[in-house]
This record gives sequence, structure tokens and C-alpha cells, in this order.
Amino acid sequence: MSDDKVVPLTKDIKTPPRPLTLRDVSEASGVSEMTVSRVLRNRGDVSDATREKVLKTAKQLGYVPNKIAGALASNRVNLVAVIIPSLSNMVFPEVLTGISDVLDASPLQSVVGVTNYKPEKEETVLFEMLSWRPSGIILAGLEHTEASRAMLAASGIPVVEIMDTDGNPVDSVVGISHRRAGREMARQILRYGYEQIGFLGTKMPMDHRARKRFEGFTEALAKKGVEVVDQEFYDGGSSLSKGREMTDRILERSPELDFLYYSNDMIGAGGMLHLMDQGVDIPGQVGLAAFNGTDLLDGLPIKLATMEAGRYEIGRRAAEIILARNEDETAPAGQRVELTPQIEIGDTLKRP
Amino acid sequence: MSDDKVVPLTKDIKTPPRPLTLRDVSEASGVSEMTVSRVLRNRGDVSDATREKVLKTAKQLGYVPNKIAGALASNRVNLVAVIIPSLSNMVFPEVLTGISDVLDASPLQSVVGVTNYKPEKEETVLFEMLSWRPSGIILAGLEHTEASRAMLAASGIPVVEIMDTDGNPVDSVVGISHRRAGREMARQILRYGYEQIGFLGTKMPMDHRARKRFEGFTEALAKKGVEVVDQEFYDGGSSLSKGREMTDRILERSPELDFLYYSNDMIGAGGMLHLMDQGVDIPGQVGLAAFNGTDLLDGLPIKLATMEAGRYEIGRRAAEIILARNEDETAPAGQRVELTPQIEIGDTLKRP
DNA sequence: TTGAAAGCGCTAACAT
DNA sequence: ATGTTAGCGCTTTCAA
Repeated sequence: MSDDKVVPLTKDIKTPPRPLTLRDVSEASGVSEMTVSRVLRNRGDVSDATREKVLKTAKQLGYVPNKIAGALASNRVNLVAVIIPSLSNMVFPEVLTGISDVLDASPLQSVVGVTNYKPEKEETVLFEMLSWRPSGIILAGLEHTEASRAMLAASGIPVVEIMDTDGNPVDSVVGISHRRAGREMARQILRYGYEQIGFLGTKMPMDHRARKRFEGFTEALAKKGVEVVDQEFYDGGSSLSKGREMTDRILERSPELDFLYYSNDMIGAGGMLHLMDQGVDIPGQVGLAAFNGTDLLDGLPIKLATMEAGRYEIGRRAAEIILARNEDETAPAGQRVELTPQIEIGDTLKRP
Repeated sequence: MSDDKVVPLTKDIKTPPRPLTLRDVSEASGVSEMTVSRVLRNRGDVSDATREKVLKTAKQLGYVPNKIAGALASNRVNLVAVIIPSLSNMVFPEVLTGISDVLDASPLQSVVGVTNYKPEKEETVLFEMLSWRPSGIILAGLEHTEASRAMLAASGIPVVEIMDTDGNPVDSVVGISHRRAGREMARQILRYGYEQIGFLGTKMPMDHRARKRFEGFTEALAKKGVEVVDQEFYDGGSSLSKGREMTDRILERSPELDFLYYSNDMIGAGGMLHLMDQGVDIPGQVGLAAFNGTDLLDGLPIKLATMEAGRYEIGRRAAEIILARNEDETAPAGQRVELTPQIEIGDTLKRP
């Protein structure tokens, strides 16, 4: 390989070029700044002749508008702030995809912030994002610091809290009731005759939605006089191997268990694979269920029972609310959209 | 539940409040705007007395600075644009995590754009992001439209292209050589005595890195007089079930195959599970290998051979380059960081 | 240590 | 259909 083939393009650039301004385009095209601005934004009447002239020079020069100046002058920012706990948990990328798919057909653009499940970090990220004056905010969960709630309420911006509907939203909310999800799963499990039930999930304080599912779950069991026999918790990200280890531990401790309820599909699938390796009869000897409905489960040897939480749909609906508020000043605030999660029985819940 | 418990906070807000300005804080505290600004940015000398007074009133009023105005005035934007093809492919969230982890300890903030693997969409997203005048750009791959490359070069902003080092970067690059990764995997496979080799992956034009791995792969095979016997391609996202189907199809067509090389772990794992279900002897009858090193593989019944691509590390290194350029004007441009991917032999490559 | 004036690059509002 | 003027809310620069 000869050297000259590898010379980076930047070599050609002498001084870090001052970015071009409207004025540059205006001068180069002989059209006023204002008209150039109109052309570039497709606003107001401009003759085809000048329009083309401007467009040509702008492209030729490689002009990139300065949205910062534009936003300051127009008091409009086409950004939607999206604040989520994590990117490693597949759930959130799915929500983001729903949001993007809706916003893609609009002038709005999403901007993502990640909190790592820390309320204080959420507060910081929120402050940071609000200081860019976005057109809307979508954030996960209903639990926030006092300061965060105050900022949201004071912002005067449409806010949509997503994922969870069990609580009081600041403005609009789109999600499912995790309490109800837990209750319904409990009822199914009892219906199929399981009675020695174990729960495996994240350490609760970190994860309000898992906690609510657990609360709904135990509540529905209690109604039938059943109690959760044993529980197993973990920290950090979910993985198949974590599911294996936890399952091994809980059954070691409580071999009488005939059902395991996992707080997400990843650890549930790990547990399932582990039990299969051990030759445990599923769902005869031990039944299994999890939560999320990720398509990871589709290719496993048997299908784990789970609950489809409609994350993509949640993203879409949230974005639609922001969009509506943006296009129409009078669109209603304080919307409430509760989706109905669907139990997928699979092969691990219903005794043959 | 009584009604008054559910009244949204927004009910209390009469007029969408005009956001507070520095002037408001200035008037409320009796300190000049300029000094308030200094306090809020921790710049210049301010007496402790005034500092506290300002901080107190700012907090009391709930002042949120307007970064738009700040950015315009100071010509500084603490945003790093990150442009990636997809969020559904676990690979990219991992890169983002690496980037965030580095930037978290700095004033910089990443902003993510998604291209859906479409060069024209990349161009649009890039234009959009450049118009916010970010402090740096990180984007996946070395293949971009002419216009995109022109914009990048003209932007005068530090640019880091990531994931792939096979090609000519605009400025800096951090990644691995996918050609080399393909070659090395081919050599391993031959070393273990496989000769009837099949390839399964995405449709090439969509995925330059998979294509380069394939090129390196076939090149290394050719050196030993071996050719790929059959290939199977797919569209859309990866999933275990897709891996199963593809594997079924290719073996149906070419039952003589004794090795399958997958372009990613997800479809590789699907194929592996499928073959296990069929009672195929792995790696005796058929050997398997994939690419990525996702921890999904850790909990499967046997460990699929793969190549760890160091995505988290790639994210970190890219962010560090941007950071360095930002803190020190004289930091070198045109950096080149090629990481060495590691083959993980697992249980599916080495014949016993 | 503090303040006053000017202006960042654009767009709203009002001419023409 | 096009141009002119006056800011948007901050920070830079200079003065006190």
C-alpha cells in the first residue's frame, strides 16, 4: 500500500474553516438574507427563479444552517427529549424505535438521555435537556425526584411518562399497569394448579416496575391463600447465565418449588435452559413464566411463557401525543393511555 | 380512589409560563446579569456573598439556563453527535455505553442519531446534527455518501469513524479490521480440519463490515485452495429463529457441509440450537462459528465459537479522542486505533 | 470583584 | 415577492 492513498481528507484543510452563515449565501447569491432564510425553510412566497438561485449557491458553498441561532430567534426547537434508564436492557431500544418511527415523518427529532436507573442522574440529565428547550419530553416511569417533577411541571412543555401507569403522572402517561400484569400472571399460574411459587428478579428498589409486578403478583396469590415460597434477587444487567445461577440457587434452597416467576425474559430463558439441561420436566415438574415478550424467546427449544408488554407501541403512542401537542396548541394535555399486556402461554405454563 | 388524588400537576399551571431568563434572576437577586452568568458557570471571580445570593435565588425561582442562547453567544456546544445504523442490533447500544461512560466524566454529552443502515438517511441525520454545531462526531463505518464525507470534512469538527478500519477515514478511526477478522476465523476453521464450509449472513450491500469479513474469509480459504460451498442470506433484524430457518435451509440444500460461519452471534446461536434439536453432533459432524462476542452466548447449553469485537472499548476510545481534541486544541487529528479481535474457541469449533 | 455594551446567526414583524 | 429592522438570551470584551 502506497502512502499517498491513505492521506486523510483533513490534510487539505488549512484553517478550521469558519462555518458559513446565511450572510455568505446571501452575498454569493445576491439575494437578501431574509429571502435566503425563507428559501431554506420553505416559508413564504419566493419566486422560482430566486429559489433555485439560492438553493444552488447554498449547495455549492456547502452551507449548513445554524439551528442554534434559528432556535433562539424563532423560539422553536424541533427536539424531543427522551430519558430512559438504560440502553443495555433491550426493552428501551424497542421503545426508542417506536418513537423514531413516528417522529421520522415529522419535523421533530428525538434526543436520548440515559440515567442508569439513578434518580439523581435522571435529574441531571433532565436539567441538561430542558436547558435546550425541547418541544416535548418522554421519560420512563412515574417515579422521579421532587426536583425533577418540579422542573417538568414548570417547563411548560408536553411531558409523557411511559412504561408504567400505576401512579400520578405529571402530564400524560402511556404504558401498562404492572400491578395488573403481576396479578394476571398470578391468576394464570394458580389456574394451572401450581402452588409452590418462587420469584426471581432484580433488587426491587432499583426497578419500580418489577416491584409493582411483584406486588400485584403476591396480592393476587394472597387472595387465594397462596404465598410466595422463596425469592432470589440480583444486581446489574440481565443475562442467560445469571438466570441459570439464580435458578440453581433458589431450587437448591427450596426444592419443593413447582413454579418460577421471573421478572424478565432474559433471566427466565436462562433458567429454562438450565432446567432443561438438568432434565427437569417443564412444565410438569416445574412451570415457568417471565415478562416482556422479547423475540429472543422465539428460537429457544421450547417457548417460555411471558407477557408481551407492547414496548414498540408504547413508544409510538407517546411520540404521537407529543406530535399532536406540537401541531395543535389546543390538543389535550394529561392524556392517559393504558395498554393491555397479553399473556403468551407458551410451553412452560400450562400443565399438559 | 377519589378524584382529587389524580388531578395532574399541570392543572395548577395557568399560562404556559414564559421560561425564566438570566434577567429574572438578576432582578430578583439585585445582581447584574453578567455576574449571575458568572456564578452559574463558575467562571471568573465572584465574592462568596454574591455567589450564594445568586445561587439561592436561581434555585428558588427554578431557573433553567437557556443553552441555546449560551451556545450562540459562546460558540460552544457541549454535544457529541453519534450516528449509528440501528438500536435493535445489540452491538450499538454497547458502543453507546462505552461512549457515555467516558463522556459522563466530562462536560460533553452524546446525542444519538439512527440511520437504519441507509446512507441517504445517514446524510440527512448528519446534516441535521451538524446544524447544531456539535463539538465532535462519532459515526459508524467508513462508507458514506459523497455529500456526507464532504460535510464531515468541511465541518471543522473532530470526526471519529468507528467499528471498521478497512478504508480511508475522514479524520480519526477506531475499530477492528473486519477483513482480518474474517481471515483469522478462516484459518482457525481450516486448522481444525473442516473443508466443506457454508456462510450465513445479512444481504451484503446493507452491511459493509459483514461483507469485509466475508471477503477476508474467502480470501484466506482460497489461499488454501478451499471455497465456500454454499451461502444463505437474510434481510431485516437478526433473531434466533431466523438463524434456525437459515441453517435448516442451507443444510437441506447442501448436506455435505461440515462447517457453518455466521455473520453474527444471534443467528449463530439460533443455528446452534437448531442443530442440537436435530441431534447433530457439534462440532464433530458440523462445526460452528459466529461473530461479536455478545454475552447472550454465555448461558446457552454449549458455547458457540465467536470473535469478540470489543465494542464497548471502541466506544470508549472514540469518545476519548473527541474529548482530547476538545480539551486541547493541539491534540492530534487523524488518529488511527485498530483493536485486535479475539477468537473465542468455545465448544463448536475445535474437533475433539 | 462587578458592570455596560456589543453581538453571536438567525427569524418575526413589519415595510415596500 | 423581497427587503429592513429589531431582537431572541446569553457571553465576550472591555471598562470601572
